[in-house]
Amino acid sequence: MTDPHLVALNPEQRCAVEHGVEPLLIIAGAGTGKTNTLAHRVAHLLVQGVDPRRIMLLTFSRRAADEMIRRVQRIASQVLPKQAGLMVDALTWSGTFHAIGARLLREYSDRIGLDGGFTIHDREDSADLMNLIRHDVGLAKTKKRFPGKKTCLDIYSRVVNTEATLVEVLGANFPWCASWEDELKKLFASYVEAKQRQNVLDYDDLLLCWAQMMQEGDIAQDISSRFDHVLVDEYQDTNRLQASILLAMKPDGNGLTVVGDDAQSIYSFRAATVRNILDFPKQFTPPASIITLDRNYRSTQPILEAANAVIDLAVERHRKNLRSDRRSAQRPQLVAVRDETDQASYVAERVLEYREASIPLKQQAVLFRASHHSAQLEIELTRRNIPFVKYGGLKFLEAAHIKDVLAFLRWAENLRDRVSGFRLVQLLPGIGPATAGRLLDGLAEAGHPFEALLDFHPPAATVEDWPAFTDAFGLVRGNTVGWPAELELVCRWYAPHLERLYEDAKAREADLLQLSQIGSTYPNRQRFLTELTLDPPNATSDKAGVPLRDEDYLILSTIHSAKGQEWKSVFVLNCVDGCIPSDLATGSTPEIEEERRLLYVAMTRAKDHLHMIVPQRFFAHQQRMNGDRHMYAQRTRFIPDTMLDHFEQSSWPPATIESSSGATASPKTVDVRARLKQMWR
DNA sequence: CTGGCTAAACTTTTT
DNA sequence: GTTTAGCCAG
Repeated sequence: MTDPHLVALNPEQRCAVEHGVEPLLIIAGAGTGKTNTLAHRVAHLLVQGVDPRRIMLLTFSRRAADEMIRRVQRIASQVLPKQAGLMVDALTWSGTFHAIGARLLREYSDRIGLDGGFTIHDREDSADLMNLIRHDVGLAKTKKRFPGKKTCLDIYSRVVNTEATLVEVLGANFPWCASWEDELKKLFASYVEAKQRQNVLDYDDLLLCWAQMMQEGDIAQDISSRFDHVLVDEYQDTNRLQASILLAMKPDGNGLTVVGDDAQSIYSFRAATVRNILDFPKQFTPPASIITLDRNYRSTQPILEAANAVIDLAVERHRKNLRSDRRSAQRPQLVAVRDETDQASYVAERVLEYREASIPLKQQAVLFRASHHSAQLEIELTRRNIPFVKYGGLKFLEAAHIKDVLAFLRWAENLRDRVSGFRLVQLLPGIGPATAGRLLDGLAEAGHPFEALLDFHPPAATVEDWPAFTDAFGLVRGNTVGWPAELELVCRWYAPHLERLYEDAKAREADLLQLSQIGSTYPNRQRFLTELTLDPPNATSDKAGVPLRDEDYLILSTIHSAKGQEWKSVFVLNCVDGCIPSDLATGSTPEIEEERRLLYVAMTRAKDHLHMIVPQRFFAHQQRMNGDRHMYAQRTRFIPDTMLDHFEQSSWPPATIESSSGATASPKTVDVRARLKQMWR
């Protein structure tokens, strides 16, 4: 007899779901039901009686974790309608490596010499700390300019996440910094020391401390025996350090399941490596079983053929030919437009057409390589009153005024956190880096830092604002007013400073209101601060406002943020050399190969309709040469001429001059000629 | 010592 | 186009 939750699966998927406890690698191509298969496997484990509290589910993002949980619930309730809800609620060990790491570290803090009240620095905080250290160590005013704070942090982070040496990382990824090896080493040593002194962890520490903790026999034993199953999604985008953690969690591989697709590896800039997925099986004896899913249920055959053609030109990859049963006569569109303005209006028009044809906006997405590529489109959409939500790119949390308020809360939570304190006190007029430094030094030496803060004698220019600050700070630090009331208190204290510091205080005030709303959904300050840094909310367009949940809106997303998602119609912007591949990533073959996979990921998001747009002309923002105000662009090198029969070519707006040559001629030539003629009309 | 100014470097993707 | 180091007046 067949369990009802298994009938919908194909033989390979079913094999993956019913696989026993031995280590398992599932190679799942785009749209082959990867998430569904993993969700079925989890549900199947629950049905078989595995304790949900003993399952660890590692996903790439919080969003992916939520989606997975929802599906597990739906599947499990087919078999166990009564218990499913409770069981799924008990699946608490699901989330990103970083979030799970943070939780484990808080729980085991006293056994590993960590203060459990640590605060977590996001990428920018870490860079700020790196900068402070850079000045302390005297590297800020060298003869030849020392690498910037972000570069330093990137180097540090890469060393940690790749488990390589500094020399290796410098040679392979930062050759222009190689001469600074000794200085960097010194800098990083001080950076680590500072973090420990201040009781802060950065993203990398969440993994690094977890990995270190797993080196200790009895603690490792303790932790790994708490979990019968560890399942990892998007394994192609994990790094060496994460692989080490996994191996330490399940040394013999029993209970370990990883899922991924080497053709969709797009996070090597974060030190992810396909080697993880390629080397996974032979880590174990006997080697892990491999199950390959290649039946695509998402895209039509023509879309899939075009995407396959793109990835077929990859230098190295696992052959896996995706097939689909979804016939269609429509090939993907390759649309030539004049410039980014026309690109924007093309997308807007088509989106509305599709909506007329009853494809809701939510079923449509516009994807792009870099966040700013959508700027023109955002203006056009706003002009036409088409609601949209943008994923990826600049985050809400990176806005200065939001960081100011968070610095207040973070410093109240952890007075040793120097980055927060440094930022916060400089908001007061009359306090600059020097006074802030003195104040923080005093606090660091004092036995009771908070008293030392109250005793501090501010400079004359600050006297007027000082009491309001210490009063508010005392209330928050002492948990007097409670959460989330204290968040409002902070905003009230901050309001006059906001007014003074920023021209556009009005607009920023609205953001603070939104922050308050977000804050009120968390039970306390620590959870708020931790989860906000580990799972930052995506900024929505400030102009369109936050769409309500039941409203219809178009999705704008970077390709990176589109991972794992699918839409009925997909538009890919700027399919042009310089954008995909980004001209910042054309240095080495591996970089270019990753850009190719990026385009592949973008194309395979589409179910029914795929439009790839090629603007012919870009306005050059920073050309050294005078004269030319714009540059002509080439179609992306990942779609060479030989591949063109996979696409339906067109140009837009339709040429006004009769186009006898039609689609066969290069649209670029037609366009240039037409424009030359038009100059004299 | 702060805060406003200029000149010059860097410019992507994200937990 | 944005961030950052360095300069100078108050």
